Parts: sequence; structure tokens; C-alpha cells
Amino acid sequence: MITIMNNTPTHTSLRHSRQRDEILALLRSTTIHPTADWIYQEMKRGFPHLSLGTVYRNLAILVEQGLVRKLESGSTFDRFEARMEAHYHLICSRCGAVNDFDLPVYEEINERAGRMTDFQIQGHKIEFFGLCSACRAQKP
Amino acid sequence: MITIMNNTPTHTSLRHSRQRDEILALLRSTTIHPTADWIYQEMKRGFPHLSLGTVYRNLAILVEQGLVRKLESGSTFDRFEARMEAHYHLICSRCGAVNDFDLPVYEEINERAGRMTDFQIQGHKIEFFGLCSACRAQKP
DNA sequence: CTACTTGCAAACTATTTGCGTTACG
DNA sequence: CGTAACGCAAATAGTTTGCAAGTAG
Repeated sequence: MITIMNNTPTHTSLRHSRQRDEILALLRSTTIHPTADWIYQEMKRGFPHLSLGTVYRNLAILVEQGLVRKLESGSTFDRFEARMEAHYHLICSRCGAVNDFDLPVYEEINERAGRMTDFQIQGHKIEFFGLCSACRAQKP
Repeated sequence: MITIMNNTPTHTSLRHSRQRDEILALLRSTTIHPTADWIYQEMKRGFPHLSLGTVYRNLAILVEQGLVRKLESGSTFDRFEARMEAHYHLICSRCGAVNDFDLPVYEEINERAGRMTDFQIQGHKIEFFGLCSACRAQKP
């Protein structure tokens, strides 16, 4: 049996750096959908001279390589995740926390939508918003 | 029959200004989901000394009054709309154009989601992305 | 060796804010 | 009149970029 790899050449270098590997490892180790600055702060222990520019540059490369996804989480700053299968998100409208939300993905909705528009639909995104349990417990 | 108006006092002034009225009128007259800068450019004809700060300040007030909604459209800039009933959006992943998309709104999905999480769900947002007809026609 | 990557610092973009003046109600 | 709203300009915040030096392959 022959397996065909979908190794679309990414036009991006195959070179690694300890910094880039660590950013990916960090993103894979958490479900909090970190910001660039969170990653930066976290990594400064191991890389005392780390630059925020390096974090942003590597995040862009990882996104381009399809290893990381950027979330425009409805805040003033972006968040990132390394969980690449389709899934939805739950966003706390008070504290901004982002959780994965494993509602079954509506695959059919793209086709259904495609029949209703001249857009060529590529996908969809669902974000639920509400109050996380911590914020629900707090005073107004 | 007594109709109870849900006139929650908005804690926002009831005062008008020609600029604010015009911003709302502009937003109500279009379906393109304008940016603050688009509104600014558009209004400069009638208000030659208009300030971008004024546009932003009024947009914030209109949002607070529930007359306008801010869309974080997945770009570096925000877009605004005055169509306030629940509806979804279609976003061109090449040119960033935002269209309304009148797929019937899944009301039930909030309750269903609520049973699956300790978040107190307030609502959801669906964005479809793809290529608009103009971009589909273009060369890569 | 030779690019790709880094750290540093400056630049950029969208948005917000302080302040003295204008104008709506 | 009093105070919300204005225009102007400076300030923020998050992100991007130019450059000289470092480093992975």
C-alpha cells in the first residue's frame, strides 16, 4: 500500500531553532489559547534574552506551516492554539478566557451555505460566548 | 393589552449630535459593514473638520446604546453594523469583505451547548469564510 | 559556508484619551 | 446655562520590521 503524503512544500524553511521548537511545545502543552506575550513571559526563564519579535515571527511561521492557528478572539490581542482539528470555542465575555468546545462539528453546514450564496465557502467558525464559572461566581 | 417596553436606561446621554446621527444613518444605509475609517472618509464631505476620534467615540456610544454592533472581523481593524437582529456573516478570506448571511439562526444550539459546559451561555456567532465572487474570478 | 534566525530598537496601525472649545437641549 | 460632544494632538497597545550578529545544517 502506497501512502501519499500531502507534503505541500510550504515555501517556508525547514530549519529549526530552539526558540521555535519551544513555542510549538508550549502551545501543544496547554489548552488556554495563549497570547504572544504569555508565551514570551513563559519562555523568558529558559531564554533570558528572548525577544517578543522572535515570538511573533515564529508564530507567523508556524501558522504558515499549518502547525498553529491564530485566533482573533474578539479582543485587542490575538491568541494561538496548536490543536488543529476542526473544533469550536467558548469565550468568556467578562474575562476573555477561551476554551475549546467539543460540540460535534457541523460539516454539512458548509455545503448547505454554499448553495445559498455565490461565495465559494471554505469553512466556518463558531464561537459561543457566555460567562465562565469563575466569572459567574463574582459580583457584578 | 399592556405592552411593557424594555427601556433599560442606558446610563448614556440622550443628547444627539449631527455627527452621531449621521454615523448611525450611514451604517443603516449600507450592508458593507464599514470600518471607522470608511465612515470618517465618507463623512468628511459634510463635516470637513471631522475627527477620527469623534467617529470612534460615537461608535462606542452607539454600541453601548444597542443601536450598533462591533464586529471583530478577523482583520486588524474593526467593522460595524446597524442590523441588530441575530444573523451570521460571510467573510472573504482574500479581500476581507464582510456580507450578511441569512442562514436561519440556530436558536437551539445555545441550550444544547449550555448542557455541555459550566459556562453560562449567552449566545453564539457563526462566521463562514470563503472567496467572494470578485476574488474567485481573479488570478492567484 | 551561507542562509535562516536571533535580539534589539524603531516603526506602524488601529484605537483611545486629555484638553480646551463648541453647541445641544 | 450646564454639560455632553467636538476637534486636535498626543498617547497606547499590539504587532511588525530593519539591521547587524549569531547559529543550524
